[in-house]
Amino acid sequence: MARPIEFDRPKAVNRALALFWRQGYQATTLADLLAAMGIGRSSFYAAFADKRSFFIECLDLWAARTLDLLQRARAEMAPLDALQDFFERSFLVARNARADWGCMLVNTVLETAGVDDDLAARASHHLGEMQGVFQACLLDAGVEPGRAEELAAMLMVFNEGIRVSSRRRLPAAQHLRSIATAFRLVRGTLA
Amino acid sequence: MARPIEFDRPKAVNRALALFWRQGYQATTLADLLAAMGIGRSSFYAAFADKRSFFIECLDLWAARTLDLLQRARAEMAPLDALQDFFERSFLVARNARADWGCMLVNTVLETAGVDDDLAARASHHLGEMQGVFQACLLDAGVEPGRAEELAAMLMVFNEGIRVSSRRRLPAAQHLRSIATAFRLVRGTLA
DNA sequence: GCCATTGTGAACCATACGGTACAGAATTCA
DNA sequence: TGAATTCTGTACCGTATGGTTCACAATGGC
Repeated sequence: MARPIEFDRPKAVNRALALFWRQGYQATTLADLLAAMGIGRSSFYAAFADKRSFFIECLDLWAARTLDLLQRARAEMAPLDALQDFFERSFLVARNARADWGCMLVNTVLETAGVDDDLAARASHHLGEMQGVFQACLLDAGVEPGRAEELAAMLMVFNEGIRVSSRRRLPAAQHLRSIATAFRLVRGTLA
Repeated sequence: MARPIEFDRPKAVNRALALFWRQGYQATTLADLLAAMGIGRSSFYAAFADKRSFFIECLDLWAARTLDLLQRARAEMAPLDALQDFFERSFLVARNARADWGCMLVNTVLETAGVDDDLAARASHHLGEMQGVFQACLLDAGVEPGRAEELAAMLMVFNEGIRVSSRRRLPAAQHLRSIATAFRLVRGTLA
């Protein structure tokens, strides 16, 4: 009694997410989204509330995936290696255009702070969760709690910087060297 | 034979710059600018080419001022202290709303990368100049050239991170602690 | 006092945006 | 086959944007 052909929701969301990630919220027009998702306006508004809520859905999805990536690394290797691997991963994947897209959370904080503070706060909250995992990794590595919190905060700042840096289209080797430098310093103080 | 009353150009530019700094390029509408500058549309287009060129003028001005601030600190105190002071300054100035605005160069890179690559490249270029001064400070401090370049790059990443972090409305003490942590590590390797 | 010159306010324009309405197409069930 | 139902393409709407035009007002020279 219905029309069973629906568009592939997850795939469409993924394509839209990529656009939001690369171009940001404001610069991504609804027409851009529809073209990328391969659907019409009415299908979009039948499936989602509006552009802003849809962006939030993409943002949360991005955060969940990134957090999962980090947790998986944490489960698979030594704590500090997992952290460094997390930093390096975007640049090591060679044919990955996403290396130029930075971090959707960082992008969102900077784009919406002072304009749409609720969005900025939401992205900031996700960054806080990531920082929590950083801290957990350091605890795993045997760092004492107070120092772990301090280093985690510092590493989050460094992470934010890496994600900015990655949008500057500088040679990947430069980023990798900065990551190596930073982790050499961190490991040095823990030895 | 003319009408000598003109608006105060530098003051108007300053007010516009503050808007661009806080809200970014896209989110700052021409009406916003005119209201802040206290002038009408025709006066604006008589004095400036268009919104985008005007933004570039503000961006370059911001970069020049920031570079000047950094150079002044470099001339007034020990090289590493000057660097740390540069990082801390935005947060130490208490009643300074601008602490929440981050760095206009970083903001611009993230807002325009993938959308207006010329703007992003221009902002990135200014960041490169700042990194050059970082490097000069390290050389002043007696760090050997290769290591100075490496540390300067790392500090620029950290600087970018601080500017992101500062837009998250976290307590200032948290930022200051991260800065202190980072510089403790850097000074540690130089000792 | 009158005219030329120049800066300014306000109306105007084309475009593009997010969002809605509606008619029509495609499918299922009888 | 045909009616009922549900999804989708398209036209449409109000609004807001960046940018232009133009008439008016304020000055200085005569």
